[in-house]
Amino acid sequence: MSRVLVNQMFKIYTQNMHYHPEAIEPKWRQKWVESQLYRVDNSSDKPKFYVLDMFPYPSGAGLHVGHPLGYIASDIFARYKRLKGFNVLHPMGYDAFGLPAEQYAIQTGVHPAHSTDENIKRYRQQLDQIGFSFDWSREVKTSDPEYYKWTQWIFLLLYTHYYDEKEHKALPISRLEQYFVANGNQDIQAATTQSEAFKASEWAAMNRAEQEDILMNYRLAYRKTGYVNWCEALGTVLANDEVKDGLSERGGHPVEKKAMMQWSLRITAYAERLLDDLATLEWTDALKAMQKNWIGRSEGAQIFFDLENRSEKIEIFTTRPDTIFGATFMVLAPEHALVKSITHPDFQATVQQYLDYVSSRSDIDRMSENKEVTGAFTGGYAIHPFTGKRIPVWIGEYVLGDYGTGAIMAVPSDDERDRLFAQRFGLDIIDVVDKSAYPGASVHEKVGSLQYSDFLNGMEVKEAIRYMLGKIEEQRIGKRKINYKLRDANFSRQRYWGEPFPIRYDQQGVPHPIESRDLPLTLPDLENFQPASGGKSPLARAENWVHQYDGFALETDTMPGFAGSSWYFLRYMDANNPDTFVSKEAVDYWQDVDLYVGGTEHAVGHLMYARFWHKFLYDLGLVPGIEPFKKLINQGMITAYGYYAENLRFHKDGHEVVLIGNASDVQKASVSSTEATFSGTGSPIRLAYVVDWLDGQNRLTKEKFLEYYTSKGKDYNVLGDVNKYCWVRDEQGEEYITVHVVQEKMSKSKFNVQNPDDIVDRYGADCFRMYEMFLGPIEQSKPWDTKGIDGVNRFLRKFWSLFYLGNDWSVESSTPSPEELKVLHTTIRKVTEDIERFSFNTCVSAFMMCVNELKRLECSKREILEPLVILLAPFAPFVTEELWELLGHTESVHTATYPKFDPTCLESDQVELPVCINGKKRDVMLVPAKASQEEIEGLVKASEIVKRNLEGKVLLKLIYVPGRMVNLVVKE
RNA sequence: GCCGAAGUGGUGGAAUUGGUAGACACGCUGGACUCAAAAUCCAGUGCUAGCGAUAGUGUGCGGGUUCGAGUCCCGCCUUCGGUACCA
Repeated sequence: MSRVLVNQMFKIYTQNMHYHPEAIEPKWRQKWVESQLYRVDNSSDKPKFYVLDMFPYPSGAGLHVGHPLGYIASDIFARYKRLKGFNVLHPMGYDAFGLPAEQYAIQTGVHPAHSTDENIKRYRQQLDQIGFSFDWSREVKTSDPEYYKWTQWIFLLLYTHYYDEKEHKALPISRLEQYFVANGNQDIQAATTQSEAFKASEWAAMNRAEQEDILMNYRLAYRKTGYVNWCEALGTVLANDEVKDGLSERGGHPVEKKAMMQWSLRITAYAERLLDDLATLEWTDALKAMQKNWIGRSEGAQIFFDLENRSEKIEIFTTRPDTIFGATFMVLAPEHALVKSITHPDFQATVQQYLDYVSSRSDIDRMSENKEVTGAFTGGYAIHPFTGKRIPVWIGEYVLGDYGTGAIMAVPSDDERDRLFAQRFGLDIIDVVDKSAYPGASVHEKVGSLQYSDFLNGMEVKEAIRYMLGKIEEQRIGKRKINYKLRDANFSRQRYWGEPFPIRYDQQGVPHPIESRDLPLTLPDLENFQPASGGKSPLARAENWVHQYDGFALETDTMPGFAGSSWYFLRYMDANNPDTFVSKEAVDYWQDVDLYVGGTEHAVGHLMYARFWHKFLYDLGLVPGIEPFKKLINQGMITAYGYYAENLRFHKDGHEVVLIGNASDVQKASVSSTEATFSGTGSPIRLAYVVDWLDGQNRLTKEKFLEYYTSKGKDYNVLGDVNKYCWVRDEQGEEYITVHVVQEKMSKSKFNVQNPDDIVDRYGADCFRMYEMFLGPIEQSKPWDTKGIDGVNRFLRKFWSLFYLGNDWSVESSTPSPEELKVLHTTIRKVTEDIERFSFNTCVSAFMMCVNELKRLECSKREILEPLVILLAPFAPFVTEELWELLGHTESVHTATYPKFDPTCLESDQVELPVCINGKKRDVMLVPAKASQEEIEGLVKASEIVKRNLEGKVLLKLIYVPGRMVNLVVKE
């Protein structure tokens, strides 16, 4: 008989006596599907609870061990809440539109819809393995026309509304039109990009196209020509939060500023509410701070400066109106509208030269260089509103076109950048703030007293600001203003795989919404996904599609990734409703997300946009609450160890190239073509899983390297021809390279992706779930390591063995002892408290302690084990379900009632009391629990150890903290 | 630079409100079982000195408050995350 067969038979024979996840788990996986155990109703007598995970983008690499970390935590919480008697909504879906699928389509010709569906299938399999309690009947997929129909519908709502700053809410654009007819745009308080004023008569005189142009400047979804982040490699523009350090977040390609006509969302209209309502949320301070910074509110004044010999004015924004007497020049952003008109003919050439220089620079140039001060004089002058002096107007790169008004009054004494500019170009500096009373105060701190400032002299900065704000308004040269760093969100992508805009243009190029009864406007089938000419989306090539409406052309750009994810949490409430995006009954019942779990990488992007859309929908009366996500937990990233060769030399084409430096230097090293080149793409010199071959100093010797290479290196094909390496030699003649160990993101390109499948195959889903939780606090980032998994596996087997003594079912029904009850109720309390504060790692510890204790007590009593099975069910849903059935139950353990904590079980006659002398623990005494302070003092003083420690010393004081400890204060 | 989080044994981490530092687990050491190995079980394990009871020392560094500090305060250092000419 073969060995395998013997093992098989042994397994079958011992089926129940030993813990066999590979038998239990598939069985329950199937049964749960059959019984629709996790299906949720939209009506119930129970209180509601909504637990949501950030839905994944289904990438080709499959789910890695980092994804489920948050899903497991939220699943435990959802299951816990269900046991506690809540009706829990816990859905899952896919953020299915996105660049990678389209890039893949360009390379391979596989349609994104097809590859996305394949990836989703794989994700679903992996998710099912782990035993999540998702209600899959509510699955959403953002690329499904039945879903994006409603994304388009919400877009049209944004298009047909403007933001009224008097009523602080979005209102129909038709109301604005009525206002224009009656009053023009005089005194309208609305969020707008319209700068020119017009009267009712002027409005009446405009043709429809001109009126549409103006209305566009008020719509919440609007078109404008602006400087956008253009990414040549991806052939599309990107939103600010999709750009990191001048490179695209996806793919790391360079990004440049380019003027383009684009759709935008007027998120800035909601800046104040997005900021203020943060206070109502249970988010971490770190996350709130990120959002606050991104919104970037600053209070100050808008001031108009007259120009010499011209009718226009320069509008500036400043937070320091008190320093206005120190304003010795002005600086405009290079793209400022007035640059052309203000430039004096004599300076035309130098200004143009400077503009050319600026446009030649990419974002990355601007950021990476050590801030060289550049600028040019326009030859124009402004008039100082208080002194009447002429002050020169410059242009300079350091003034940003899209912040504030794109122009500043420069106060070189109190602004670091203005001072550098003044020094570089020899401009006047008047030191208007005397900071001598505040030694150590930095330039930008708002302290000191004013000098050389006429009527402000002697005032403290704070007082002077207040005074000046009044003065500016009184003299009608400007007014108080609040400015936000937040920019309107670029909403156009020149890509195929996204939601088409439900917009068609007439022959004059005026946009018209597509009737909502015609939605969804679906994507055409394409075979070639390359961008069309002129930086256009591949959709532009689908002629029939573009011209499907007579006399109109469809918009060919598509919406960005954050469109679909800005409202998906609402769709889950009523996922299959064909008539509306979410029914009123559903949203009134589920309200908002009670617990949202996801990564910090979405701290500003997704979370900001989703809050914005939600507030907009609230204004329209479509959702009941002002915020979508009440409580938010950020799970940490699970990283992988990366190993990089630190000072590796290698030969190429007869040359020896020596690379010395840290790992990132080596990564970036590009060797000039005359000497040698890296084969391939210049990727980092990675050594996959080399850790077992390193010596204590992170050195890899040649001998070990060859051993490593033979066994592993070829699998990963990252090293190239091993004969091309040569080695650093130490004094003993040993050849080696130094390996730099880093923690890094898991990604397909780094060969470091760890899939959960292998772990689940080997140890079972319960073990995988508990191990991921056991790794540490949920918010913390940590490298993946399977070192400790045996501990969890042992725990599960030990737990199982409480039910089986040897080969026999050992559960018996005798009455538990007080000690056994104490173990149980200690665990109930600890686990319940810890789940409530999302400390799942300590829950696992508590279960381990509990089982260790019960094992020691040889306890197999039903009254102890039954509640314990329920308590463990959220963590290990499979094994608990099996044991629950073995205990004789016919209903699922996941519909059981959570065990009740009984504090009387923890009471005992004797308590341990630590005795400290001068804060150091010297003894632990067993004392009666109800002893008075006097009795305790007597007992403590009678202790041999205390007596010995008190010899020759004076007892000054005895501190007794009831139930905690005793401290004796003693002196020589 | 600014904002935020964190620094605890060989390792992951625990200590919830200022009250026994190192729970729980991994690893390691020794032992039991075994022809042997795996698995399992038992004991030990911060560091230093000591056969030992025990003593000293110990939560990134330097100070402080307190009967008592990983926890609070002041000043630094390091790591990670965010942000970067935001007027």
